Amino acid sequence: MTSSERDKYDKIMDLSRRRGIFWTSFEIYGGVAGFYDFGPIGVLIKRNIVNQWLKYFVYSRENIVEIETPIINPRVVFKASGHEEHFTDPVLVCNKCGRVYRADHLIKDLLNIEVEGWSPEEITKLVQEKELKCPECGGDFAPAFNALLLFTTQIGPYRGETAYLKPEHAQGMFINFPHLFKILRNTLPLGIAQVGRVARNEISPRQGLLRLREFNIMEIEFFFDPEEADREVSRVVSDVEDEKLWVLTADMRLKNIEEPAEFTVRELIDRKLVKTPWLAYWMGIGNKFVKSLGVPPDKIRFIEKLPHERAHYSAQTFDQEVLTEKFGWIEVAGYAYRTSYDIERHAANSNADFEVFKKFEEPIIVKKELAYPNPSEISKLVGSEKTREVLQSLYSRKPEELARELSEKGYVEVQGFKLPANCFYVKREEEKIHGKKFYPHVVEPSFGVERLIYVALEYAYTEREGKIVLKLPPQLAPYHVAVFPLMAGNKPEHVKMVEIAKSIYKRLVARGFRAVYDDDGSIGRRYARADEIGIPFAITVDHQTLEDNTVTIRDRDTTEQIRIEISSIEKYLVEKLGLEQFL
RNA sequence: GCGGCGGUCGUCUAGCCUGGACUAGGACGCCGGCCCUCCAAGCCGGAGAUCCCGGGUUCAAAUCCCGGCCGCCGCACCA
Repeated sequence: MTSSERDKYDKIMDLSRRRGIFWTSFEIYGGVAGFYDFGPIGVLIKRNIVNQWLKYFVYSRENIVEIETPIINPRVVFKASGHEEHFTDPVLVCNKCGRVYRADHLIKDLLNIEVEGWSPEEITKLVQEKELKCPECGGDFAPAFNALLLFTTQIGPYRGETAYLKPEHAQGMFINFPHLFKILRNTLPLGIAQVGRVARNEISPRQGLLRLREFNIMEIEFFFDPEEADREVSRVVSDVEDEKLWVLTADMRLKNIEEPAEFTVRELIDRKLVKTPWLAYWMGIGNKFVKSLGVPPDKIRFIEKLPHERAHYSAQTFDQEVLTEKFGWIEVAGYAYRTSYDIERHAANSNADFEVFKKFEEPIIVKKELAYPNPSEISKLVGSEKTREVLQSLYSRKPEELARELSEKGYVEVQGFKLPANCFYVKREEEKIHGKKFYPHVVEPSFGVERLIYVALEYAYTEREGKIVLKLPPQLAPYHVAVFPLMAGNKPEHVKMVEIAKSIYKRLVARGFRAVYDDDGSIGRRYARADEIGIPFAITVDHQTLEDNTVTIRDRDTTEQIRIEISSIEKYLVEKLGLEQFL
């Protein structure tokens, strides 16, 4: 098989191993599925992708802050979030044939006993007591266990508290919302970002970097007031309102339409295709961000999840997908409208106050009627021995409610007695209401870093005359520039070239450029090595340099060279690398 | 997890069916040296593989058998 016939995926995996981008972890012990090590070049590319994301999603937005929270979380967090409930299947495995059963389903079918919520130990005990065998082969069952996609650990070295490794960052932001809301002086909207590692104990990880057991997520939980969303979005939407996205909505899917249509962010909002305009806003930012990684716009699409495909917390979800050669369309991000689901859950499970106070422009004046029991009249009507009981029952109800019943029916019914108006003191008053409390809603854009690395590599991968050229966007390249002496021999002019090249290299590094120096092998070989890892520019010190202080700068993508003064190298690079511009 | 296919220097591969001369061969890459005025040049030398791991059959296993691990494909799973 020649190199051009092997598929791009294999070639990228080869390149990645060979040049130190990434490779299977624990290789010397045979490897473990779902884990990858990142090498010297890989960590640089990865960091650049993260930095690019921070630029687009955090640093250039108002009211978005970044935090870091632990990977190890006490169990209560994922109880409150619903993960434990939705992520745990008690499983029975047959020792003889290896078949796997959902324990609760099997026991319900065979013994008609409901064991939902039982611990694995209790299930195991029941299986032993009832001598339950595998219905397929009659074999014995191994002890039951919970098939969790959450990794389990303990806090404390022995007899510790059960804990989980987080499978997403979201809970870290939700938990911290009350605190951060105060730190940021009670302002909505408020976006909380987090970048870092998460872990999911996938049943069967595959497909290289696409399905990992430990990986990095870049996520924002964006808290906002649903009633103010239109107004607040209109203040910032100019950044993205004309951004064109390819979108396939759930409605279109239900009509068996398979091809997405092009919408601007503005159209998604105006045509109410999104349940909150913030969803469209972040999708617009996300579209720009993924394009900046080198993916053409027509290779990016947003697919709305159908109701039954959505997670339990989501009112509307779009997946952002990128077309790859190897795997077809792959999900690189999800945009979920989580409403107030999560913070209401945490509010219910803790004593923290997640509600936000919203002041009205003008206080609202509410006219109220209040009815208070008149004990002496009630006593006359119900008799002295019943008075106490009736009064207690009336005091447990709100005065407003009593007034309402009284005005609607003409009496208040309690313990079989119908109490007329004269049994109550009725009071009319005006109340000024200055505002209200509410749970903010949340929109969550969430990106998988490793998937983006794969996508960026696939779009960057090209070959020229049988050699690999990684055409990464300059901002993702592991190095900005390589510096070479044309010759590195022992002749005096060669020694001089090495000296000048090294000084240029040192100066560039000192000025904050990521640069490499290389004098090993022929000049052509060094260009080829630089091309392979996507270094956009190569500076060569040659004989002419010794005469007039100029060097050549070679462009990775065209191999064309121009000659410039040593003193103007920095200016040239800043301009060509696009380092002065943001978005 | 189930089924199918696969795993030999860093990479690609020869050998496996038909066990023995395999001390596992080659190419590319890598390392050292020489030589070189710009795109993987040339010459000389070198390192690099307990043939994925474990067990079995055999006088003898890279080669045959069993189990495991890892990968690819399909199914299932994917809050």
